[in-house]
Amino acid sequence: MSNYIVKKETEFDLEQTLECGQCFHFLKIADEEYVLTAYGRGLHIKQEGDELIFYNTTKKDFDLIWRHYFDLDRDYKSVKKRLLETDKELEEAIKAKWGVYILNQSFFETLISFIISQNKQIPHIKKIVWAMSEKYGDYLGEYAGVKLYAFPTPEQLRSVTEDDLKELKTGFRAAYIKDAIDKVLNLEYSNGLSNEDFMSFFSNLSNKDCLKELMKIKGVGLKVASCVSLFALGKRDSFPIDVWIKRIMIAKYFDGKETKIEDIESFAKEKYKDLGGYAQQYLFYYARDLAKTKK
DNA sequence: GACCAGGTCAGAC
DNA sequence: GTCTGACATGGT
Repeated sequence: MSNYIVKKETEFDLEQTLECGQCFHFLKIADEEYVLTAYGRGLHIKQEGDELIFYNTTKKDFDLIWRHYFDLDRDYKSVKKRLLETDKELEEAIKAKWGVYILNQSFFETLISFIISQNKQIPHIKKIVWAMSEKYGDYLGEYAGVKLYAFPTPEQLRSVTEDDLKELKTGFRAAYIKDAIDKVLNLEYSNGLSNEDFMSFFSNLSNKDCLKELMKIKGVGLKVASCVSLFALGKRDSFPIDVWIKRIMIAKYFDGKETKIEDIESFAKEKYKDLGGYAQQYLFYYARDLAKTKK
């Protein structure tokens, strides 16, 4: 199979998009070169100059999976322009993290990944997601010499126990993950367990109703639900607030004074409206980098 | 060896 | 309704 090459979208950066904290199932091979999995497929991809190289990929697979996964059809120039028009404060963050696209990830993987994410650092989340895939997911073959495994489907996790999950070092989250698997397997509104099934249900709901539905799962609070809603369900007005976002929002807009999550949330909703998710991601990535360079 | 991490829950006021 | 401590485990 040959490689499929797309002329790079001028607003897109592979490394920033993958490393910004929205996804966990990838491995860096070299600068701007990665292997990753999504939707039960593996991918070896590299950004080189103004080109994106999809190794051993057909045009059909690109059109079917990756074009959508990387959100390549969206006009990020106008997203950023509109954000800057409403809020000059975002200028530094957007300038630093200009190449971030919000991926369209699959529902189940995103749900479980962000349940795992609570009170954990990103490197450890990645390890657990990787281990869970290796143990329960389909083997996809070698990509750039790396053995890749798909994130398991709900079916593949059907009979997994809490103890099994604890072996993956999920700690107190094991019970939460178990509940998420059970609830997803028994979704009364879904016709099946494919990503399309989940999407067709959630796409008819407002972000608010999505959050309400997701928070029925034990261990899924407002933050995790907001991440699933933003990163998998296409609700780009979702504004997840974690410790980093809370910190930078308080510093930028609340005069450094301790502020409740709900107040930050309504402030963001008012300010960013339908673009909350983008603003959040630029801010999150920027805030973390800032903290790193200070040390 | 503290202290913190893309939080959430249950129990105490 | 709001506040607080507990929760497993690994990074820094």
